[in-house]
Amino acid sequence: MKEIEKTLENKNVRPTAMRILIYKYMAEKEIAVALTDIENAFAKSDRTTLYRTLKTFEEKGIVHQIDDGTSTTKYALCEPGCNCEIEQDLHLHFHCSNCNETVCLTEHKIPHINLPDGYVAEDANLVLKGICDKCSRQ
Amino acid sequence: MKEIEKTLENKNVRPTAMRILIYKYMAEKEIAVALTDIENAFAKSDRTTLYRTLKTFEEKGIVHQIDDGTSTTKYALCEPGCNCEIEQDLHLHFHCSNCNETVCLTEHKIPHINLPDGYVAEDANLVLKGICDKCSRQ
DNA sequence: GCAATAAATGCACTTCTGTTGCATCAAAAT
DNA sequence: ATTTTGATGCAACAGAAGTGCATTTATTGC
Repeated sequence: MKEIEKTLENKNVRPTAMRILIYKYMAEKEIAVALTDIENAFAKSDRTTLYRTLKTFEEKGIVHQIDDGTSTTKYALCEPGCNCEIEQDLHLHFHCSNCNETVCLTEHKIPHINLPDGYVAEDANLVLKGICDKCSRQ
Repeated sequence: MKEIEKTLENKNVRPTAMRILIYKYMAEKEIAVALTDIENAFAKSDRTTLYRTLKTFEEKGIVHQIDDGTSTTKYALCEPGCNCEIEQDLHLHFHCSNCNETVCLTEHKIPHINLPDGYVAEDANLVLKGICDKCSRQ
């Protein structure tokens, strides 16, 4: 628990009880989580607080947002080396259409794409959809 | 106009007045459009009709949905050779953060990605964000 | 042409996610 | 201890997506 506190403090985020809980929850889950997931996990939680907590976490580079094509924004903890506050860490994401879970494939970077003249890419989002690890083995 | 009628009939969609108008609108615009765009373009239009029209168009392979990361679904006419009803036509999309427009880069296919063991990809979505053609020239 | 049937449209309403304003509470600084 | 700042909770709103049902329009069989 003390570790989480330190992590938050290092990122200039005050380690309040709720924030520690949220961080812990996300660290335990290995998949990307939606705001609603966290809301359901904690009986005594307010959507606004969670929303703003995640926003702060994102601004301070603790989590990154994932748009996996389901109409709900997901969040995942950044890896130790990730510096997506400065420049996008362009790894890809995988969304399983069976279990509906989204995971970061941090090892898989988005390949470079040659664009037509005049187009300047600043950011990229690549989501693969299909059957994940867990589901395909069953 | 007769051409549009034929196109719709070929795809097994009854060419009603509204449907022809929507098709025409999408053909003239070269960018992907949101339901709201169409709604604003026609004073006398009902969102539900547009919604269901686009749904039918999509099912019949006339348009394809685009998730460009803005929280609104966009639609674009399929190219003549596109058969995304059967298998995804995996071209990429570009979203301009300046003019806020989304275009299909139909010539640019999504490169093959090697996934970890157990993962089976069935579909992919790649959106590049940045400054488009038009905006970068100004 | 006319009745029967099927498809398309329009209205009202609901749900879900994301978001903001404001009051309150807790913590940090002076 | 008081002031100031930041965090939290409630209420309410906005936008997009989606559903149910009644009505209109088109198509089919007779």
